[in-house]
Amino acid sequence: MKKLLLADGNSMLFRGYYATAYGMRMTAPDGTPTNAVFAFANMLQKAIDLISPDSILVAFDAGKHTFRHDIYPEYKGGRKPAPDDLVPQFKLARDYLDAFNIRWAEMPDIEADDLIGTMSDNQEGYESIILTSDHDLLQLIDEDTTVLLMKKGITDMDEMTVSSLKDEMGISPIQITDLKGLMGDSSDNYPGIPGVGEKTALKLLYEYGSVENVLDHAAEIKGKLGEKIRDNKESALLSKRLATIKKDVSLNISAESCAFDPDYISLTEYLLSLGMRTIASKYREKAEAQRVCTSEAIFPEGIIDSENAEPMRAVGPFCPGELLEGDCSVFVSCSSEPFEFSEFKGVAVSNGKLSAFVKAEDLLSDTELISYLCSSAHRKTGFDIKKSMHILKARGIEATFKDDALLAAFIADSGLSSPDNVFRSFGLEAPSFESIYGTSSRPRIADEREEREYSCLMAENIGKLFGKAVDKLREKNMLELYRNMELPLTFILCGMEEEGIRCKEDVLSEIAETLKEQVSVLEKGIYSIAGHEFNINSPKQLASVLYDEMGLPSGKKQSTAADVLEKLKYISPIAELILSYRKASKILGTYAEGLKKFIMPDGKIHTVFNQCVTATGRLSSSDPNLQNISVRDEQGRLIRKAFFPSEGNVLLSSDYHQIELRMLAHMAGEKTMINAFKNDIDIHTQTACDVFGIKAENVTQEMRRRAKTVNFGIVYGISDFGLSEQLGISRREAHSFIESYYKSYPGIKSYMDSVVASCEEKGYVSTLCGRRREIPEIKDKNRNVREFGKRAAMNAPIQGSAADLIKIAMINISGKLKEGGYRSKMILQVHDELIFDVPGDELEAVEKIVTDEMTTAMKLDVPLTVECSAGNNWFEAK
DNA sequence: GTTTTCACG
DNA sequence: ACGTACGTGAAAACC
Repeated sequence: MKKLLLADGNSMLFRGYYATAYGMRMTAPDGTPTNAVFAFANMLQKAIDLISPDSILVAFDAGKHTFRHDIYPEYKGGRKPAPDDLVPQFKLARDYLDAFNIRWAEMPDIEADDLIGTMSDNQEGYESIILTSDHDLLQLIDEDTTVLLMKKGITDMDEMTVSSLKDEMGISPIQITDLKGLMGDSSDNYPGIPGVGEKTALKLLYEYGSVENVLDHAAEIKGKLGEKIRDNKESALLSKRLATIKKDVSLNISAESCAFDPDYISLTEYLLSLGMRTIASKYREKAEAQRVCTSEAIFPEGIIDSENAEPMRAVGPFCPGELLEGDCSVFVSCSSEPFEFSEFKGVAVSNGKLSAFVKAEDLLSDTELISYLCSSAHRKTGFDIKKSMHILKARGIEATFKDDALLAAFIADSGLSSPDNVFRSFGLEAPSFESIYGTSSRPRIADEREEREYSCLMAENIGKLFGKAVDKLREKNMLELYRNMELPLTFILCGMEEEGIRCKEDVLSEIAETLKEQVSVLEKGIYSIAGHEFNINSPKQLASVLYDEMGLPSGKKQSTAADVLEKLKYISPIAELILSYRKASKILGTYAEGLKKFIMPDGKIHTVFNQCVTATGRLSSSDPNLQNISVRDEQGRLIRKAFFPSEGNVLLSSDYHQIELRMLAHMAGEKTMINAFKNDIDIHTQTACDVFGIKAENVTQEMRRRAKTVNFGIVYGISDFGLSEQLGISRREAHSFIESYYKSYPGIKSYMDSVVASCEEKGYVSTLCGRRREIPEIKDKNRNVREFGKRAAMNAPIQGSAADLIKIAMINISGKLKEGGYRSKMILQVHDELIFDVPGDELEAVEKIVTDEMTTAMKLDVPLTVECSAGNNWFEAK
């Protein structure tokens, strides 16, 4: 069971104040007294050390008129006001908690006791520990609730349970209210029964059990005591009511949302600002450790119902200065079309209480906002920060961000289809950019107010989204993945995109000319066989020509896909022509011509590496996609000659060898396969030996090819049908291949079975770094969908862990290059391959760094090998 | 906007 | 009886 610490803020401050007021005079540099906060901090830390809570909520009293005043106007009457030098410390204590990132709560006209009572009673899966000096709260004790009762001093506390209460006072928790009903409470100013103090009250309770029973038997109680009781029945019942803590305040705080996630950095800074050097130094080590990887910038919580609290939205062209003093979420407003800088509308900033929007045309005049955006002293949470940094950079603003709400949300749930739906799937209403500004083809004029409201709302949403995403990440144990892998990687990718890769247009044009000729020759050939002209690019027209007009055999579906044509080429030469035509026109359209559009004025192509697309954890590349530049096709491969290094540099390419198979061998713990890798044996030949039961020297090329296909198939979550299609063999044969594969590698079989079983149970699979892929399909009622789910479950951990691996390598390489002051730049990633732009004199050193970091990025049971190659263009570097 | 095809890992 | 390898993005056709 998790532990929820509920601290009674007011009681702690009063106790802290009186325990230290006479002994020490402590003040902050500005003269504000701090003794109570000092004591408060010590008490809280002591409690934290004592019980190691999972969640913490500190409750404060707020407002003067509680429901108890309604039933008893004199409630807490005649109380002396809080001492002058305590009053300012109520605020300091809240600031202290904010700095610590501990949640606190107060509600108008509700006492802290009732907040605590409600919290302690309604948290499934949590036991509550209440920190207070107020004996009243002992009534909340039960099997799931204990009270840490502060004794004399500030760090002396007793853990009270049902049995220790019985031992010390001889009563049960619920009798605390009866006790108070009988004896009253002088500090809260209600009487109970006059003349009855603790001793008498306990004696009565010991005999009668409750106030009601005492009153029922009042007649039999003799003497002056009996008389007093009989005269003050009403008072006793009222006092009991006043002492009874409510457990049903309408309070919408979950224990999860109070998860204890200390921010030692800001805590230390805050303590120093109060001049509490000694306590601050106690946290120094923890703060240093956190400085490397911390990243939360959640809104200050603690205002009850902060979700529905409407922040103020500033008007006027510039950002108010008070917003630029702390942490903010930042919305860089821009159309979703990539690199349409002209669609940049402005920047909105919000801290959850106040928001502001500065239009693009005013931005450069708002120097305070600009220096805020560029300062690394403040935590700024953005949404798609890589894009935001590009947009601002294009305007000369080198903005810094500490967090990315989109990235956090996506990592928390990679099932999120597109960035547009992210807010909605986290329960936030967010209008689309297009609904305000229209599309580029149908623009819409947004008035200033509309623009401001929208942008501020988005900034506010970004803050909320990030908070929710972090909660989810924490719950799934994925905070580290986000902080230490994905977030650092964003900045690296940002640099890679900005750097870009040089591309020569004339090389592309040359290739295009050759291809155009080929295409037109092939067209003519196809038309002459078909007997007429038609659009070969139209699968519909093509199918009609092939199957209806020419009568070629087809399956039920008249497919014109390559694998089908591959079979038809033995029947009609048109199939081969079509395949050649398709190949040539693909290279022409997508690469030779298509890439030209992306060459920018600097002579480079700047691809976008998307971190929030794939279900497995891989990157994807777009605008243009540089991860699918032809390489298998000899002619297509020439496209790579257009990609050049910088002046005087070479392109260095470094790729992992059979990374997914190695990952599979490691994750499955398959001994035979691991040994093959350890001994550097050709894995496909080895597989052929194992599957066909022969010696290595007897393995033919064809057998090796088949074994290789099976190995790939295994990684994809093999099916006999798929394998038979791929190898052009019968399903029977394919089936027996798979059988003997599993027999040879029982570790693989049992691993795959266990992955599927665990996915069926949990609904998701995980990579080595804890990245998750939810696979709801695995429980689908449709068998095909379910089978797909199983294959995805088998593939995702392998593909995803390989993605984890190269991401780690990228981070480490980037660090080494920076550290060593190298001019070399990492510029591309192609799943198992990294491309660098390297000055000739750095080649040797960088090749070593890259190889070392790639091979040691993870410690696996199989060795990792990489192959490096350098050249004057991408074609040569391969 | 969706479908088909094909480029990559 | 059915329809199947895993993960992407771009171009073109088609509706």
